[in-house]
Amino acid sequence: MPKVVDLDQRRSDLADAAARVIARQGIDAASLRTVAAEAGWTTGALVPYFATKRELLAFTLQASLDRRRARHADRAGMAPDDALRDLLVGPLPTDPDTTLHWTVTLAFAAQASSDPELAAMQREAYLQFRSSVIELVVASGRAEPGDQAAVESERLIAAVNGVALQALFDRDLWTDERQIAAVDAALACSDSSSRSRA
Amino acid sequence: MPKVVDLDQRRSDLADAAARVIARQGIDAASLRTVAAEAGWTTGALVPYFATKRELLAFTLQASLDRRRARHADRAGMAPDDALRDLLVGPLPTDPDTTLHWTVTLAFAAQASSDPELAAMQREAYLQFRSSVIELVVASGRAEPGDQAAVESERLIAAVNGVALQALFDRDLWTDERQIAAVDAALACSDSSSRSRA
Amino acid sequence: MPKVVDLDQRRSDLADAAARVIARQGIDAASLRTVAAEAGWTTGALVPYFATKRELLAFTLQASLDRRRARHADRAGMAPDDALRDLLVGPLPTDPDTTLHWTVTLAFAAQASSDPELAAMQREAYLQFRSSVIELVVASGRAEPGDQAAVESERLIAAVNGVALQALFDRDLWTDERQIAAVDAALACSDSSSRSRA
Amino acid sequence: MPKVVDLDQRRSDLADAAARVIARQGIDAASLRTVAAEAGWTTGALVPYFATKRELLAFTLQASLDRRRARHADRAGMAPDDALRDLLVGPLPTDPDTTLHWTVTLAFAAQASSDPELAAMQREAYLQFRSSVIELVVASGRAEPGDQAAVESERLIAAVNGVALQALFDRDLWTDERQIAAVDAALACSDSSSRSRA
DNA sequence: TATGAATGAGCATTCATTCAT
DNA sequence: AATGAATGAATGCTCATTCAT
Repeated sequence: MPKVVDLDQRRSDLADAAARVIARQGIDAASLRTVAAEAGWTTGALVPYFATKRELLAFTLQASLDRRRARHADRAGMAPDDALRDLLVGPLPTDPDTTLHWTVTLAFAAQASSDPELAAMQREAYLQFRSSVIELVVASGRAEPGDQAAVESERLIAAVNGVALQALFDRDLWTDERQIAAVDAALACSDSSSRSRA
Repeated sequence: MPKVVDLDQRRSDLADAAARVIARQGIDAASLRTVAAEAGWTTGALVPYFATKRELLAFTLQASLDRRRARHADRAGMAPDDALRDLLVGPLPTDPDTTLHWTVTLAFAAQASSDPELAAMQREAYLQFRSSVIELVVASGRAEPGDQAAVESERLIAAVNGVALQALFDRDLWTDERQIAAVDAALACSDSSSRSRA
Repeated sequence: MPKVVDLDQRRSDLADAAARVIARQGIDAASLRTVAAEAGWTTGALVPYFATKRELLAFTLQASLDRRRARHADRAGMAPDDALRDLLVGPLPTDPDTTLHWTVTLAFAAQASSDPELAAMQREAYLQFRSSVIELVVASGRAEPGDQAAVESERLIAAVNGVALQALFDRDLWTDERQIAAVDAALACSDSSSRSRA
Repeated sequence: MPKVVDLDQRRSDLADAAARVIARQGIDAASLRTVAAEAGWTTGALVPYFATKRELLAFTLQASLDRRRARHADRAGMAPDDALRDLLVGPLPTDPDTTLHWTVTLAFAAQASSDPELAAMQREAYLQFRSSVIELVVASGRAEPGDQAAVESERLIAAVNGVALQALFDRDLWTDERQIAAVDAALACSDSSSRSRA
């Protein structure tokens, strides 16, 4: 009887190990040897799960994106305003988990400029996130459905991404509070402008 | 007498070649061989100008940051509001030049998470840019000097960076107009909130 | 199960290959590529056994020193005088094996002037050899224990080393017989001086 | 009128510079760049004097051998016994000058194992030195002309070389006094054996 | 399934050498 | 005569990948 190995579980473990290595030492240090060692394996053991390094890295990015989504999926019972704020503030790099996500995202974003496959993954994840935001922007009455809601959502997402990007480089300047304040300021904007008009 | 070579000119040429390679094929492809070939030289020819690869990359980043600054330095006679808009909208990746800058910036940002020297360069450039923005935010009456102006400026920069980041991955969605619209929306925010109170 | 490889055996094989290359073409020619090829391998195959070139060279020297010691270790049942002569005459470069040893030793001696680790290994080996000689010098009644025996031993070792050094460069002049005669002459010296007084 | 440059003087200067670099950092560090810099020149300036690196190194060895000879050439008025002792004790590595000579000699000896030209130079120098020693060994009545004197001289030279070799590696153990004592012991040997028979 | 030995291409870097100036 | 820019081959080393076990 062959040993039963959960392929997906194993892949996730390896992707987690890769993410840890990337966050700790940069994507250049993420050699197969290093990642395998981080996961408690040897190089060759990766092969059944990922045929090439590219596959491992692509899966790692996808796992990071999926995890970000999963972490804040449960907003069913919340008021639209609270849900929107939760959706935008949640991913900020304020704890080790989210910081890991952003570091990994950034590493892959750099790769993506010259790798259409990674770029497509990023784009896809962005569009999903964007439609969630649009939905809540509409539901909370911040903008009319259609282009207005899209622009408004893009502005909000840009604020989140911009803050997160800066925060990665200067945690001293960008305390948790300041990050959240910046996103709240962006939110307040549509409060006072769009909605006051309503 | 040996051939006379303009050291700084040559360095700039090489940094430009490096930037082109990075933008086209990613920072991993920016080996000394590739960069030298892109510049029309052989590997060893780089040595008199950059002793190590690190030096070449650091210079390339610095050159990209400097160029961004230089490109929009002449706002002496403009009204503060126009100058601010120019300062924020100018760097958006709407043409090959600015796109190159952002691609390079992103590549280095990823490296910077594991390279303190590069991180310091990024941080320094950010702080300079931030103080320019603060100055104009104050001059245009969008915020009081001090923390309020700082937060407001950070919000605006975050908007620019966030938009630029997304635009790199989806030039179809993020047309020039849409990028500018998003930044204008962020600007409109302090128009309608802070200034309407005045 | 991976292929089972005897680490020490493989290391010895590689050190032997290195010694052969050094003896044939000089230590400068002993690149990883050359040594690997001499051993019938490719460059990267050395890595599991020697992480760096330094390690390979240090091991090669040590192996050569160890082999010299091992070759003449069995003098248990001999008279002190015979054992001493055996100990001193044995290492002379009179056959391919000992010539190889001396060529390697010389190559490393030159490196050692700018490499403290190699110098320490040489010194250590010398001190061990010296204490063996001292023991037999005393046992054979050629000198009193203490400084007198030390000086006498050093004189004998110097004779051996000096002869070996010259012999490496002029095998025509330094036939096996002449090498042995020179060492015997040095031995005769303490026979006739110190011992005749007894 | 072209600048008058003394070719031989320039070559000697460069060989001295090479010797200093070799003694200080080992022969591997003696690149053309380093040697030129040590002499206060640039790489290309060596070319008119030495077409290749090999030439420079060969000349450096020859210069070191010549200097050793020159340093102790003036023994015209001395008693044969004193002259012999002077000839043997003089080259011992007891001061910076002679230590430099030995370090260089050793470096080249290692190269010589795989370089017939260098080996020939060493052999030639040895034979010259040997004939000087033989002459004085005979003149001082330590041995009959012919094979006996040759063997006796070889024994003495071997003592000197052996002591010098060891002394290079352990200057703590091999003080000036101990080096001289060892050579004197070798000399005493022919005093007490050969000559007492006379 | 998992190992880790082995391959061979690729890297940054060093350097002897050439040569226009 | 002298410079030092440029070449291009070599080096030590890393690493994704393959594969016998």
